[in-house]
Amino acid sequence: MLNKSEGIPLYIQIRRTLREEITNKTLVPGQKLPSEDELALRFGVSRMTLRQGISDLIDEGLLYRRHGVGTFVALPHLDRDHTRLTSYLESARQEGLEVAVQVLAAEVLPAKRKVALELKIEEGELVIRVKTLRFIAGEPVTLHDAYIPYKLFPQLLQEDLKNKHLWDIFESYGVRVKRAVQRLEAREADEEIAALLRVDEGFPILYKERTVHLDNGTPVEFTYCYNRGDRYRLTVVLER
Amino acid sequence: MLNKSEGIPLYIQIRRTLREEITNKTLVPGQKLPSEDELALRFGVSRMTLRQGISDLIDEGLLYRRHGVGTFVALPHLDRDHTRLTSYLESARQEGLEVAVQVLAAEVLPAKRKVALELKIEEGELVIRVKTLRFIAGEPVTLHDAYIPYKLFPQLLQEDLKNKHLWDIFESYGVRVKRAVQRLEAREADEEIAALLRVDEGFPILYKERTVHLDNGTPVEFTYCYNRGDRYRLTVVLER
DNA sequence: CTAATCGAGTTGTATATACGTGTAAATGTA
DNA sequence: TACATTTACACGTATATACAACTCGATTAG
Repeated sequence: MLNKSEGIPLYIQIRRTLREEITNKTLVPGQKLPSEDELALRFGVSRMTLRQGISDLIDEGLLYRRHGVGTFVALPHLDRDHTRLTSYLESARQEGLEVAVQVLAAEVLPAKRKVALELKIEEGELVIRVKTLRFIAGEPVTLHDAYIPYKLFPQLLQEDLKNKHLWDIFESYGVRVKRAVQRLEAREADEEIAALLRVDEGFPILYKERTVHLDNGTPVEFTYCYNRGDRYRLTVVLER
Repeated sequence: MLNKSEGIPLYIQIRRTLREEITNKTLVPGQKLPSEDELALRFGVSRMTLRQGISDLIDEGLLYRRHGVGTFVALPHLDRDHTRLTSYLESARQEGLEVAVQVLAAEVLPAKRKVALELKIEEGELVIRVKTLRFIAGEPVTLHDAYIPYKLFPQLLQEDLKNKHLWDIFESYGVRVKRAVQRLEAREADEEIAALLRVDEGFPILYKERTVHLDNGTPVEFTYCYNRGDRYRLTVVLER
């Protein structure tokens, strides 16, 4: 089974083997693995080496150990993707609430300084701006003001911005968002935001700036988000 | 230095020692640690045990290794993953800001419904409450109101709550926080919060509820956090 | 019948040892 | 000098072993 000569560390081969058995359901969720001693014997390695291979899968969330009991295949639980971030809007849709998007602006214009800085382009270079107001159950909850480098998606404004999420559109062009940095603050609603979200000026707003990057690190979207403090709650799960 | 008898695993003591030396600048960013052999000798443990302690800090992003060269203290802003669990004060301290903590309350009391629910204990069961006001550069920035099940840490109130972070205290009892769920909202400051944070009533507050879990999923801390909207910014990095 | 104890099995921690592999500086050579 | 080689040292991988701590079912004492 394992290839001692090929230069690939044994614990990596073990990791790969076990991961395959999990993904192809040879090992099913909840199932108890053979004991470490037995697995070590089977793979023909020491127990320490076996544990090293297993530890990686535990870090990945594919397995979990119970002291004195055994090692098990993890349930396909949501904890798998640690850095998951769910917005009130997403969950609202999943809970069947009526979600609507109103496009306030869809235009091409020169980038201002801050936008250019975040998108790592030159000031004045063309960007696409997509400004949307998002409703839940008929009430405005969130204002998005998104900027995308024009050169990346010159056809973007032809898309159905009302019904499709920007990231899905990006994917239809073959690029995949990989990383998002979000900065969160509490602010007061200014006159424009207050009017759009139908609250009074000074109303608490969960303000968010978001920069989205591709695999290669290229910034692809920078967005200002203004969320009604009482209708929008952000949940973040952090893992150590 | 290390305490072999006290029941706390050696690699955890090593981890804690090194982490402290990093946070209190005994070890500075970029600095090369002594070799594993030397550190093992110094701690009086085997190299494998030492490596186990170091590996955790590497996973946390506090250290990095260079094969054939050495182990180094990570540079603080070189893309430290903010999806990792690090306390806000820790980061502020690492950026050289003056940080202070004022303990407003430290008491044992019966859990209210919401707290009990979050900590998965019975309503009325004893909890420890630690209410602290945190200052950065002399200004109050954050109010924490933390609740910990009394049965988990009956000696907690004997600890130095002013200077030690709760999570470090937890670790000194041999348990390690693993996961935190944070819920964020924007709110207005009420009278008490406004007075403590020295702002006007109605001032925007980044309100955060946080539940912290151990490896095994046991809730260990539930905290209400009130952060000055203009002085506290939360950065979240998401990876796909 | 109940509760305490025991024991087998499993993971957790720790040691001592050996050799592989990568890095960088010292050394040797043309 | 310029380049290749050697060498020391560091981390990387792997083994064999031992005992601790935990879980749970079986056994035993009351």
